[in-house]
Amino acid sequence: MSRKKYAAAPPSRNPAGEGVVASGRSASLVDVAALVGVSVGTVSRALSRPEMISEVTRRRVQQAVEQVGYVPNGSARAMAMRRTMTVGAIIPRFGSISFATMVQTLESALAQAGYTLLLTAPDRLNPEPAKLVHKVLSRNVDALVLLGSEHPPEVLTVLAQRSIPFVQVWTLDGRYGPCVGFDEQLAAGLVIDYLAAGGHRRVGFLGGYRAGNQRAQARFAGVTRAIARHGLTLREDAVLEVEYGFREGFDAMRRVIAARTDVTAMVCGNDYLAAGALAALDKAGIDVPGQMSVVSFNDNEFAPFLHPPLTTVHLPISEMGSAAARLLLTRLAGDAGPSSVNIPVELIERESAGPAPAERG
Amino acid sequence: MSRKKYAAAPPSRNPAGEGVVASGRSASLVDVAALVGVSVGTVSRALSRPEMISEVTRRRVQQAVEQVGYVPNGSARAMAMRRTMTVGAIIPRFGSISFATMVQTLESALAQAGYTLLLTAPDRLNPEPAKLVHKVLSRNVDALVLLGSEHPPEVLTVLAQRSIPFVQVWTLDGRYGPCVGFDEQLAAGLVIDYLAAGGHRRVGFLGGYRAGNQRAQARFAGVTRAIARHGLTLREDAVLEVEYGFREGFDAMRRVIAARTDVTAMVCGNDYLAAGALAALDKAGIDVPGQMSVVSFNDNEFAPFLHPPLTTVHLPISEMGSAAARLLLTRLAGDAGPSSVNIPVELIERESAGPAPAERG
DNA sequence: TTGTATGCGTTATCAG
DNA sequence: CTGATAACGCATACAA
Repeated sequence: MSRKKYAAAPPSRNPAGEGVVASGRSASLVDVAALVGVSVGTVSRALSRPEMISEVTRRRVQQAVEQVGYVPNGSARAMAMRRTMTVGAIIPRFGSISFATMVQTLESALAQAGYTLLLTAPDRLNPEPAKLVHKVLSRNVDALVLLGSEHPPEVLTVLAQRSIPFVQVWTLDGRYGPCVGFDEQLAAGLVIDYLAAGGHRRVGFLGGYRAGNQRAQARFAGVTRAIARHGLTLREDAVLEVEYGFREGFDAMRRVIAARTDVTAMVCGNDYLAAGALAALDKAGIDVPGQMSVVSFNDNEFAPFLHPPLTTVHLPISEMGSAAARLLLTRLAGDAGPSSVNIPVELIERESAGPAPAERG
Repeated sequence: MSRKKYAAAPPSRNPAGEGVVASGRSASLVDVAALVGVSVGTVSRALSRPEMISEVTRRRVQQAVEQVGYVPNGSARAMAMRRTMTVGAIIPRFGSISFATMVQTLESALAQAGYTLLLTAPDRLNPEPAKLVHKVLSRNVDALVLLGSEHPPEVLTVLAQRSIPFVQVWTLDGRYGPCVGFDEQLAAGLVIDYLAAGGHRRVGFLGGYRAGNQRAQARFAGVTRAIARHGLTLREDAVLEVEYGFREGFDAMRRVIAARTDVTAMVCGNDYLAAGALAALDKAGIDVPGQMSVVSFNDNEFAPFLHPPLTTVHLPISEMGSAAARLLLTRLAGDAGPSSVNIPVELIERESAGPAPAERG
């Protein structure tokens, strides 16, 4: 009976067994089974639970698999198993280049555990958060990584409802679930402490747009707070808000120079901005740090290679990525694990900053 | 009959209709149908072909959908429709940071057409190409993007066999299928032409490891060829092969300096290396371009902001990304389109290069 | 306009 | 160890 059934199939089913070329469809378990002369169940097991299958059958299956070029169908498998081994990542502003480092470490850490990363960025034109989550969920991801902290609570609650494991990255706001990030307040404190110790009294700040960007907000807030603590002054005519980027930093610094403010130090929101700022100062013939100190938050790895090398708070992004992956994997394994991971930051002093001019010589 | 059938389901099926929380499973079409009192087919159509459904039914379905928090199951949909709206990307050395720009533009261009990008990097420990393709194919991607040109023919033939649309990016080798890339030979020519015109006679080259990296190979080959054409000399003691990266460029340039070669210009394989090299020259007190010119291939966007601003061949990576996306989309639409896209490159002269020292006033 | 029924390719359960 | 078969959730051709 069964034998006959399989024997009857071929006409539309790649009868020659000559790989996928012969038929329009690509080979499935049925084809392999037919070729070997066993049932689909046996083939399935031979592939995913070899120990349950006799040596000979297993070998014949193996051979048939290669002969027809069988590749398992993930969708079918997902339906049957109710899991996809896929982790979705929602990445606002992928452009914020440092995210790339994150994604990279995430991808490799997850891959080691057999998971694949599914990237999604909000539609720039139509960034409806609810839509986005639905879109991702409809791909049947087993878990989710939320990059950045501006995901609306609405999104988080949906995830909680469906009890989908998730982790927020680049934030320490653990109200809605596990998170991993830096203490931006502390980082800002380190920067300002350093400037204050150097005798700086009046500083400027060149940061990213704060609207809708909690990271930028946190950095700015941390800086203003630390400045208040030390009794320094944040000069309003040297506070700028721009896109993160080399060119933007360059242009912004030019404006600051043109405004002839009396600050002795500029704090930059990230190293792209700082690189641009340094270039602008260089071009204007302003000595760094002789006339102006520059310090920055370091999202990337090129601070040592700028001119002069940039003093930064180092934020180890790849460590954040692997921490996130670990957190996610323990949760996928059903364990609880920590709900919040604070990646330590560190001030690294380089030649772009020094004592305030008034104090010199 | 039918009514009764649906009515019978609830006990195990989220009877309260209180969203996904009530039952263990998440809501499916069946749940929505039961709630509205129509068949699953109707619900399916109401969602994906609204014009086929009466105004009232549609509205009631819509409401039920929200009530139970229904999210379509992509795997099931994929099985039924035989497509996933997913494009796979195979990305060797994701670390080669400039790839990130590519991925970004790809993602957004594909997203606009409703496609999602599935990232895959070869397993560093076990980079078996065949395995990798199988892994990606088993996710049922509709198409594939191959980043870099070191994908073995074996991989390409598998794709051809299964007639899966694909495009190779960052290569002009169109032997196996459509591709989009830069003419690295030409780019190298531009650089050397420029140096030759400036009177340079002896140059060095600081590039990426060539083994298994055709991009690095092409750049080196192009440089040596152009050098021969102009009758210049490539000083062997100033030819280095390292990882692409800031630090690597820095260290390598230090070695060149220590070796006291007599080159008047260094050609760098990419701008990360060049940035490191510039920093090393700066630290060593060697004037650029007074004593040494530096030129580079520009994979990124920071060349203008280094010190001094770096003269480069500009390789517009994001254009390459969008070109790749366009190529893929036309193919997914069934059209033929071009099989090879050559993204134009351009030399951009900046202050890191000038006439050879011997020629100066 | 709506209902019904089948198929998509696997896995898992339950018999042999 | 192996075979048969029922899910899995959705789209769609065919009926009504």
